[in-house]
Amino acid sequence: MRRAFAIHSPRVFSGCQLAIAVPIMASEQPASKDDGQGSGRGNDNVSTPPTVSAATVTRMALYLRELQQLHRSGQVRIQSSAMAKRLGLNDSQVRRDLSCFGQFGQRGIGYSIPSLTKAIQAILGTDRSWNVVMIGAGNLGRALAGYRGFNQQNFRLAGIFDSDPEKVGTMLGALTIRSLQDLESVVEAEKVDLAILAVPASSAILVAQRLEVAGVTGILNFAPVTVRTPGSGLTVVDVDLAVELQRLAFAVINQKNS
Amino acid sequence: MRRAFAIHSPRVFSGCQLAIAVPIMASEQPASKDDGQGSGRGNDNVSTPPTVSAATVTRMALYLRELQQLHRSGQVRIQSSAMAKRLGLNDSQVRRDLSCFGQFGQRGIGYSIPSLTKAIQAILGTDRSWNVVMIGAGNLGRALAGYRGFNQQNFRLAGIFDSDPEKVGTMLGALTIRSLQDLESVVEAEKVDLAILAVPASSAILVAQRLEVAGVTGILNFAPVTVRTPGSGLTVVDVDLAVELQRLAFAVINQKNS
DNA sequence: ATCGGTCTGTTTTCGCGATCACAAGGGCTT
DNA sequence: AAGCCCTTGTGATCGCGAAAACAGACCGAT
Repeated sequence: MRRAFAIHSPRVFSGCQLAIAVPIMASEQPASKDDGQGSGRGNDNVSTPPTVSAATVTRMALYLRELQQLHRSGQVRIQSSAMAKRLGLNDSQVRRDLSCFGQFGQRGIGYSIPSLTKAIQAILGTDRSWNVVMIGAGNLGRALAGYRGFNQQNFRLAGIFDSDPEKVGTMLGALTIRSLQDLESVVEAEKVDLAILAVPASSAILVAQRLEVAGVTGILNFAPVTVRTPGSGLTVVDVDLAVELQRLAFAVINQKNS
Repeated sequence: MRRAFAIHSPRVFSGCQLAIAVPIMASEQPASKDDGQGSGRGNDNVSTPPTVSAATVTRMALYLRELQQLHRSGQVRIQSSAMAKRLGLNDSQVRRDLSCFGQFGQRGIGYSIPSLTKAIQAILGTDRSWNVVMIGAGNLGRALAGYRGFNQQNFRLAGIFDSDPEKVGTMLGALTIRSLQDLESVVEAEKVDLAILAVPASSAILVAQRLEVAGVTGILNFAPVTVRTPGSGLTVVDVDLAVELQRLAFAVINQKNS
């Protein structure tokens, strides 16, 4: 049977298979009426229910990326419409996303690039440094370890691990590859927050469990398996390169050549 | 000004940014009986609007991944509920996703793993081989070129390019790195469909334009810039590793430890 | 052969994300 | 100072994706 499909969601963004398992707390603001930013508008009393979708978070990161690029090119202000155009979005969505977190713009003017940059960094948590370990020093692990973008966004690589005795002890960039046995001790000593999992699928789940027990709170998972365990506090973001290519192939096949 | 956030959308698999709005067709089920059992319901003639969301496509790729793993472990059947559990989804969503493309299951039984695998491959287009070129032979490009998963899913690497004369002519896996100047000729000669863009942000847009002109229809973009041009038929899927880490950081900060 | 159990396919309902539209605020010009 | 223009922030609306609920098909047991 032949069937016709239609993809909608014209420009949804992003990322991929995130799996935040969390509705999250709004455990805050019990007493004080919301931070307030002045008293301009009064209606904050009704406990504005500020929820943030995963899609919004992804877009925030993209806004940050664009802002940094604009900053390098010397610009100091930008409007929601211009930002929207850069990313192929609706301008009102840009404003809406930002307004989830506060009021950063100036009416009639736009947004100050430096201050909005700082604000988004604070929202995403990249205003402080994160300690990250890399597990797996194969092709992908080595590539990621050499990736400049991580350091630029305040992610500090605190250790690289591999189970292959051949690799252990060799240098990779400024770091020595360590044995997987040392994982727990390093995580504790270096106060590691996040891990990048670049090991084969067969060992990914086991390593993830060890990471969680060791105290890591977030994993960026490149292994093509489901690593997330339902009841845990562990947060996982998945990136599967084969999945991305398949998405691309589907999109190409079903593309509209208007 | 601090504020409390709440993430909802518990497990969104966020989509991507393809911007297609397209009717399509998939062939399947040879000359089957009626589609629409007579006129009982009638209104199927009114062009049932079967739309497929980008999120569904991503999940299809994940279903395929799980199916292949199950197949390797010797299993031959699976139910929607078991699949859902594996991926942390709702079982009804699994059935709904699949039903967008046809009827693959057997009531009371479940889905045959081999036949569903074939069906999803056909849907995603990976039942045939895709010719892919890699642009950029830096850390990331080399890692990706060595990634087994691509070949396993019927993506064939037809060429690797770099602009650095030092690299041109050296081997990478089974391929010789070629000059970017040869891009157009190779794309044509090898009938290349897709490109993986692993070049610095500064040259990404230019290369993307060349790729489009050369006839490539899809780009998997790792450069941290927006490469998609609005009016073109080019399809782009973006993967930005820094963005993924930022999403992770945000999720960790706003995580609910129930 | 019938009945009950099971699991798919589909309809219905619900809730949220995206868009629209407009009110509010600030600067610039005259 | 007043009016105009520009852009943000947000209430309102729409549409779609996800979950729930149900109907239909297939198997096995008795």
